[in-house]
Amino acid sequence: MPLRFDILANDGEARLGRLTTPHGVVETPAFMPVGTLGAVKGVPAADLAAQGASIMLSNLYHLALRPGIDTIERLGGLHGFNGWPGPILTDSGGFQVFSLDGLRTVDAGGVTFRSHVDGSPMRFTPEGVVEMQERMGVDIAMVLDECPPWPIDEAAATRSWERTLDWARRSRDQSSGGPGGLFGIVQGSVYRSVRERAAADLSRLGFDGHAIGGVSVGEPAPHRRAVVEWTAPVLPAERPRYLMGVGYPADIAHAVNHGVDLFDCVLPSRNARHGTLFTRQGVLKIRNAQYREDPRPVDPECGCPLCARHSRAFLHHLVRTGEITAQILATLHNLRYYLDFMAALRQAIRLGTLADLTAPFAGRAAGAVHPAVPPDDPLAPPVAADPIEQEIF
RNA sequence: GGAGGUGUGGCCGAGUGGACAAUGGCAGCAGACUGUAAAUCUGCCGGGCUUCGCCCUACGGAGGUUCGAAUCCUCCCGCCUCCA
Repeated sequence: MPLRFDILANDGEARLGRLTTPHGVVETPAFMPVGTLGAVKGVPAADLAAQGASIMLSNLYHLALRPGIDTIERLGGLHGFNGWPGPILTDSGGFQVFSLDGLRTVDAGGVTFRSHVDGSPMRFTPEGVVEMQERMGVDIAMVLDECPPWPIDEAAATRSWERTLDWARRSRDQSSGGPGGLFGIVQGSVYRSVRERAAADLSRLGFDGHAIGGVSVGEPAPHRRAVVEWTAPVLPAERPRYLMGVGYPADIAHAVNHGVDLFDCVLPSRNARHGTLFTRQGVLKIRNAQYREDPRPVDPECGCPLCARHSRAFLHHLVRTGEITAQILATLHNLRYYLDFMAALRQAIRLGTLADLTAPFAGRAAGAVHPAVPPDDPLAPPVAADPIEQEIF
C-alpha cells in the first residue's frame, strides 16, 4: 500500500487523518486548491504553501494536451516541472472529457474526443490515463470515470456505472504499484441504490482511496448532500474518502460530518478572480459600490497578504481598474479562508466539538445554494492555532 | 471676413422621413460561478407608473414642412478644418 492513512481521532462520523504520500503528509480533512494547468491561477507555488496548502490538485487532461506528458516527464515529472514540492493529486480528465459535449464518443474501451485546444483527435483509455499520471510522478492518480450529466434516468446511470466499474478494474490492474496511490471513483447519479452498489463494488477493488464523483453537475443541493450520506458510509473507513469538486464551506462541513476527508473545488480561486470573497462575516462582492471607500480589511480575522495590509477600498479599486494584482490577492485570500476553515474543522474533530462548529452550516441545510454566512452568524469558523498545521510544511 | 464640415442619452459613437427611448462600445448598478476551454458569463442602464403594457421628456436652441422629424427647411448658438 503506497499511501499510508492514519486516523488520529474521530468525532461522530468525522475523522482527523494523516495521509502520508511520497511528497509529504496531508492532515485531513483537507482542501486541495485546484491548479488545473499545474499552477493555481495567479498563485506561485511558494505562496500556495504560505497560505497553508498541504496538497494541490492538477489535471491530466489539460497537461496531456499542453505541454504533453512527454515534456513533463523529461522535466522531472510534475513536481520538477511546476516547482510544487508537496503532494499532488491529478484528476484523470474524465470530468473534462465528458463535458466536451458533441466532441466525444464513448465505447467500452475508452473515450475518443477532440482536443479543445486545436481540434486534434485524442483517445483516453483507463490504462493510458493511469500510465500517464504515473509518468508524471504524482502522489495520487485518479481513475478514468464516466461522469454522467444531470439529469439522467436510473437505468442509464446503472449502465454508466457498470462501464465505470469495468474501467476501474482495468485501471487498478494497470497500476504499477509505484510510489503514488490510485483512487477509484463512485458514480451513480442521484440514485441511492446505484450509489450504494457502486460504493460497494468499488470498495472490493483495493484502491488506495475512494472518491465520490458526479456531484455538482447541476443537481439540486439536497441531492448532492444525499449522495454523500448514502455513499460515504459504504466506502472503507480505513481509506481516505474524497468528494470531488465540492464545494461551498457549508457543503464541505456537511461532508466532513459524514466522514469525507478530501475536497477540491475551483470556487475559492475562480470566485476570487471574479470578485467574490469568502469571509468569516459572509460572502463579500468586492466590486460592489459600497466598498469604494471602505477602509476595513476584507476579513479582519484573516492573516492572508491581502487582509494583513490592504483595505477593501484598495482591492475594490484594483478590481475595478483591472489590475492583475487584484486577482492574485483575492485568490490568496479565498484560499487562506478555505484552508483556515479546514484547519478549524480538524481542530474541532480533535477536540470533539465538530458539531458546535458546523451546526450553523447544517442549519443552512440542503436547500441553501448560497453558502453566505449572514453578517452576524456565529458560524464563522474559529481560526484557532492548530499545532498540527505546523507539521505540514 | 469667405468656404466647407459638425453638434445624438454620463463618455465615445451608429442612425439621414414612419419598424427610435434611439445599434455598438465604455463607464455605472447588480447577479452568477462547485473534479477550471472562465482575468468569464448574464441582467439592468432618460424619468414615472398599476412595468409581457402605458404616460412624460428627449438627438445644440427656436420656428417651420409633414398624417408622422434625430432625420427635410429657415434662423440662431457652439465647435472643427481650409482660404483670407
